[in-house]
Amino acid sequence: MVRTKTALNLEVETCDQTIIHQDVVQRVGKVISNETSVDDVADLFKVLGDRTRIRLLRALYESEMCVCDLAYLLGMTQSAISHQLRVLKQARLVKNRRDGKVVYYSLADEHVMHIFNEAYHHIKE
Amino acid sequence: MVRTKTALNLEVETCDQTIIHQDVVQRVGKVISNETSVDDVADLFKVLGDRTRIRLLRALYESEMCVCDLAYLLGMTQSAISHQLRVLKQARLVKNRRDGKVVYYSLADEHVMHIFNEAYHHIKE
DNA sequence: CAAACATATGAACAATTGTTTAAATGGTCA
DNA sequence: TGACCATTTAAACAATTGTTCATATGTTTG
Repeated sequence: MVRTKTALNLEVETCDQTIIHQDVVQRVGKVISNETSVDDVADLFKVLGDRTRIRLLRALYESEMCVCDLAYLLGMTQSAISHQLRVLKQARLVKNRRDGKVVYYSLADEHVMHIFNEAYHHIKE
Repeated sequence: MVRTKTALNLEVETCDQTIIHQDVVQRVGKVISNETSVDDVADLFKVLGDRTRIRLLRALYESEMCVCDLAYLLGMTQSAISHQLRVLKQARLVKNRRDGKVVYYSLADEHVMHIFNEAYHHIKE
């Protein structure tokens, strides 16, 4: 069931979806259609959208630390921390270096905290 | 089982967690202990960490639109879009106004896209 | 080499989340 | 008022996710 009027701003029905503002939708559709970044941005925020990972980043902003330090600081299992650090590293939010048995983690770059600060400003409105 | 040495940077074991750098952990612990913002930041990113919601924000950055426009634009159900707009509104990322039967959504403020841009920069590194 | 230790990994489980379907608001207009 | 329409809402389901437990790496040191 396809009902179409070509005039500006008139209703159109296609694929069970109603369009009220055809011109706007068409224009915006063209602009955002071939943007690959959308998924990447969502994935990055997905990584940042976890209490444990935010606490890890916040802690590492203060100082480089090893896994067991972080585990104690957050009151969590070494395993849990290690799992989350892995996620943060895959998102290139943290980096690590090895010194003997101990692995030290730190923030990957300043970008991380820029994002953090923007979020903070939004919250404090 | 608690093994403690008070000297600097020596091992301590408490609550099944090993601390290698006691001084650092203690200092950082004090700094971040009473920060309430951590959960709020994580919650905000949690909202941003979804492909559909990011696409909605990206679209609304171009123009104010109604629910059915957005549904068509994203090729999704009106119900699904409405659900996600609700989440975005609760996070104060979008606002809406009613004009008769039609509800128009738009970005709440410029903060939203600042966060977005920072994320984008991190990705493009 | 073997024991000790810091960290990483895999499987499993509970909890959370996004979409669908169906039905309910809330508004307009004949 | 009553039919119609845009939107919202509730319940249900599948899919994803964070933590735990157990085990495996990899490094140091006796």
